[in-house]
Parts: sequence; structure tokens; C-alpha cells
Amino acid sequence: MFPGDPTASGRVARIGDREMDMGDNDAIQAPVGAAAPATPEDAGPFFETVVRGSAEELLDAGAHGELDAMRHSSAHVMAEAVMGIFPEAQLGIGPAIDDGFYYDFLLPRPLTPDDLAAIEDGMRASIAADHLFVRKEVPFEEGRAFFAGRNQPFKVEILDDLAAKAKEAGTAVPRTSTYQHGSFVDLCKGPHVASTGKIGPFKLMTVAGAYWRGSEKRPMLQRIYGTVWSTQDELEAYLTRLEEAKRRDHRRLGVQLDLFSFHDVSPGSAFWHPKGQRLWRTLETAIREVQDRRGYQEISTPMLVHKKLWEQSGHWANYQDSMFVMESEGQTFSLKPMNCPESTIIYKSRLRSYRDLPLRLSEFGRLHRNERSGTLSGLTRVRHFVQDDAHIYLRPDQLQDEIKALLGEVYEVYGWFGLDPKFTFGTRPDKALGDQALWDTAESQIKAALDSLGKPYRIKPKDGAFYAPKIDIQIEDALGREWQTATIQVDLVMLPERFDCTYIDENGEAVRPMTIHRAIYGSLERFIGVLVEHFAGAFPVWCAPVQAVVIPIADRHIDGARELEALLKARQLRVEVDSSDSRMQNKIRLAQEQKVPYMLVLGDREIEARTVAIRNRAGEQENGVTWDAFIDRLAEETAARRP
RNA sequence: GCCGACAUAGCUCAGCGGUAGAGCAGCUGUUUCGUAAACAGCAGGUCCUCGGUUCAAAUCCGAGUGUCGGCUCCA
Repeated sequence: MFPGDPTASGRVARIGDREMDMGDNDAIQAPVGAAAPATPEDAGPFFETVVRGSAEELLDAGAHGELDAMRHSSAHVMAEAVMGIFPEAQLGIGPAIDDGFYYDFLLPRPLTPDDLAAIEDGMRASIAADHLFVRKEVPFEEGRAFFAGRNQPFKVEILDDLAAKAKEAGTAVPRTSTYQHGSFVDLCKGPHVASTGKIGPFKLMTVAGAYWRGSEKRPMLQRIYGTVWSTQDELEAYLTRLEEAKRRDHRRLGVQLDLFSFHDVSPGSAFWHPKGQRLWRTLETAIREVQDRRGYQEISTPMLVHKKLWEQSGHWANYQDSMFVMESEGQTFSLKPMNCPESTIIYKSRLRSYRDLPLRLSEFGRLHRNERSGTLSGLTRVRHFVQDDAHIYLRPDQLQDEIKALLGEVYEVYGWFGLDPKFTFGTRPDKALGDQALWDTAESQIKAALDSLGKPYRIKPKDGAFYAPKIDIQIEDALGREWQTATIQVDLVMLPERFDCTYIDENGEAVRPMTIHRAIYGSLERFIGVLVEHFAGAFPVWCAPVQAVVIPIADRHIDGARELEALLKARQLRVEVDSSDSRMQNKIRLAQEQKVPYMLVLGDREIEARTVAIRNRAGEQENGVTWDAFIDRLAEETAARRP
């Protein structure tokens, strides 16, 4: 409902994230790790009936299936190694994920980097031994007794849940499926590679805490993440990719490019340095120009708001803990965590006619949310942020056109950055509020608008909010990582009903408008973070904080440089002069490091002819360009907002 | 919030019980230079904070704060 919400699934996926693939490796459904007896003999008769699986049984079709199988097998091998060091370890689950695998353990003490090295050694030994993976099915009770007997309560819990589920469904209790390699046995549905020797080059990456079954109420286990690939080259490529992502990290580049910083006096809130603020202002000016052209009217509402507004919106009950609350004269106020309720106050400040609609109220709203301390992360997860928010009040018959216009707006804005927006349509959830017919109409209008794009889009059934269907917009950055930025959310009940918004229709009746919440950048903070990483700090010319650096070769060229600077500034272009006594080479180096698009070298020849020698950040050079020609060119490039 | 790691000069980092270090940046001087680092000198630190152990703490221990990697949450 609150568009561009940067805290909501902001980062859809990025390199290094490992939580993504848990869905199909759910503890109940999927490969689950298990306990290992020290030796097959310990396991007793359980092993006597083990049947060797053929390679065909063990593998899914296709190379991807094989890679997943190898990753899952790696998790087993890792668990084996961990059990070798901590025989009392209790095993959680150990699925394959994007780029690798993990396994969760309950251990007697926290793991250290040395432990990881030892575990890797254990894994290498197991791989060298080339144990076969063998599958075995036994009756449920036998399997349960096995894991119970080996002090593996998590495995027993998984089995009990499977049984309960079967009972509920009225089906037979499933047999217990296990895989064994060497002496290690795990509760698991497979598939696996044929033998441990098939496991490719791997590396254990990190240890992290993870709640058992993702519940804060359950114990926290230690999760070891690993990566594994078919070839050494692939492993190295993956590690290189991580390095590249690190190199582009906006938190690192933010310091390097002097854009913003964080300070512990206000955790989760960026301090914008002059260059960052210049970038910010450029983006804000650009979208404001679009909004003016597209019929928005900008408003501004208070940051400090009485709690009764949040009670009315319904958020006090649900999100009070995440709001910054304060008392004054016996009254309770909070910093606003969203803009929408206050926009209704302006909407309702006078009677609205059907002729006024659509009424598009935009606001660069500064929001504060008291996010839990452990969730804060750079610009992508913050406590203070600004949304390029808007609330559109409209008649139901205007919905489709308005959505089309908004999709066009997204294309226009994202085109400035060369970003290709992807749309995800979230439809009516089971718990939806409001009139079914209204939902149907809204959904068909949204669908028609999306269809009119002539481009494929994703549909997530039942992913809409309980009050409205929505379109989420994702972008893919230069490293192929996907980010959630914009949203367009049709609100059928929340603002219209709870705040009792009406307009007077042609018949003089007061009727309900529909509303749309939308944000194009989403959170300016996060959008800038994404841009920094996407461009690795080398912003398009039109929005670069410093578009050009004038580089006088010697001191006698400084006056000329100042003159050129003044001419550029007179055209609103963002330019600096490097008047330090460094050599030209060093000035160029600094400008390159700052990813400045144009370096304008001025020496005797140039001053004489009122030209510049242009070097761009790709290292290409163009000599003898007149000042006027360059100024016009830069002004044109800036106005065009080319990516 | 939870688990773990980390916190030393503006930045990147070394030092890990016995006088606080380097490179870059900064300042001063020399240099005035043609497309990714001129040369020299100087200055720069409550070693995150508070408490404890010790003859002695940047170093060991505890608490707090922040950051990072995850988990959970994300209107």
C-alpha cells in the first residue's frame, strides 16, 4: 500500500545473498540433513538393507539439476565433516541454494575460522575417498527411531511433521528416505550425485546464525554457507564476481566518491555530502519536472503527527513498535512512517468534484521508521528516507488510463538510466477486503494496462495487498542483480474507506474514489544506492555530481580555467577546477578515480585558441574543441538525460 | 531484536601485555610540468565508550554503542 516502500523486499536478489532458494528446499519438502553414526556398524541393521542407487535415479534431468544435486551433496559432505569434529552436533537442514549450499547445526560452541578450515579438510578427505551416495527407504517408525536414537531432534521433528501432514491429508504415513555416503546417514529425499568424488571445487564462505525453521521463537542454529562449482574456473569466476560486487558496493563508493556517510549519532540515516546532495537534487529535479508535466500537484505535509491518524489508518495497532513516538503536553505523536494518510487530509480539505479527478498529489516525503538495529544496511535499509511519493484519487472509470500513464512514467524515468523495468502483477489474495466485483474490475483494468505494453510481465497470483492489487517494478543492474524500486498500488479500501474520502459525481451524489499509491524511484536513498552499484560510481553525464573537471597544465593556465568554469556554471553545468600544484598526470588520475565524465585539459595551445583538450573517463581524447562547442555539447547531453 | 565477527590517523590497513606504525590524503617548501601518482619536510591518534584484570592494556576479560555477514522483520 505504501509505494516504493524501501523496506519491503527492497533487495530482491544480489550476489552473495543466499536466502533466496529456500523455497523449494523447505525443511519439510526437501533434502534434509541428518545424523551420522560414527560407523556403519553403529547403525546396526539399519544399513543392512541399503540399496545402491544408480546414477539415473540419483540425478535430475539436465545440467542444472546435476549442479543442484552436487551442491546438495556438498552439504551432506560438510555435515559429515562437522560431525567428525562435533559428534554431538544436531543437524538442521542442508539444501542447495543459488551458487552453493548451506547446512544448519546446533553446536556446543561458536565456530571459528579455524573450524571452517578443519571442516574443509574433512570434506576434502571425504571427496578423495569417493564414497557412493546410496539411498534407502525404511518404514516411518524405523526411520524415526533411528534419528531419535542418534539424538537428532530436528530430524525427528521433520519426520513427525511429515507424518502429521500425511494424517491430515488422509494419506499413508510416508516411508523414511535417507541417503548415506561413507558412514554418514542423512534424512533426505535426494537427488545426489553418484559419489562424493563427483563434487567439484568448493569453498566454505561464512558462518551465520539462523533460526530453526526461520522462527524467532525457535533455537538459533549455526549456518555454514559454502559455494561449489563443476570446475575450478567457475569457482574462480564466482569469487571474482563477489569481488566485483564488493568493488561496486555503494557503501564503499559512497566514501570514495564523497557522496554520503553514516555516523553513529544517527544510525540508519545517511549524511549527504555536497556531491551526494548534488546527485540527489539532480534526480529530484528531474522527476519533479516529469510530475509537473504529467499533471501532479506537489504537496508537503508535517513530519510529526498525532497518533490518532495512525490509529485511523490502522497502522498504530500493527506498527507502533516501528515508529518513533514522542510525547508532548500529554499527547502522543510520531514521526510519519508513510505519507498516505496525510495526503487524505489535503484531499478532504474541501469538497471534491468528479471534474477534479484524477487528483494527483505528489510529495517528497521524509519518512522515519524505527527498523530493528540488526536490519540496517547502507542506503538500502535505513531509518530515515525520502520517497518520491504520490497519491492519485480517481474515478473507477479512469483506472486503466491512469495505470497506463504510470507505466509510461516508469519507462520514461528508467530510460534516463538505461534501466529496463520489469513488472510483476500481484493479484487478489485470499484474505482480501472489499467488494469482489470492485476487485475484478480493478484487476482487469490493470491487466489491460499491462497488456497494452506489449511486453511480457510476471504475474504473482494472490500477491496483492489485502486491500488492493499492485504492480511491483524491478530492475536488473549491471551485475544481473534484481532490485525492487518502484510500485504502483491500487487502493480500493484503505485510503478511500478508512479515511472516508468522497467526491461529488454527475448526479450530485457523494461517492468513493479509488486511489493509487505510486513511487517511481521508490526511496531516493535506495535508488541512489542502486545507481551507485549499477554504474560502479560512473554516473551518466546528465546526473554525475561533477560533470567535468578543468585541468590547467601549469599555474599560468588557472585564470583561463576559471574563466571556462564560470562559463560552464552559467549554464548550470557542474564543473570543478583542479588548481592544485600537482602535475597534470596526477590531476587526471584523481579525476579518473572520481569517475568524472570529462577532463578538460588547458595548456598554452588551448588558452591561446580558447579550446580544450577533452579526455573522457574511458580515456578517449579529443583535442581542439572550442569552449562554446563543448559547453553546448554538455548542456545538450545534460538536458537529454541520456544514460 | 537474535547469532557471529569486527572497531587503531581523514581513507586503507599493520601492530595483539612493556614508549602508537606504514601507504595514501592533509599542510609547508621546491617543482610549472601535455593525458592514470614530481621531490623533500612537517603535522596528524582519549587505539569506539565505560568498567575490570595486571607493576604495566590498543593488546586480556565484561558491558554498552556502531559497523559487517546472516536469521527474523520490512506498513
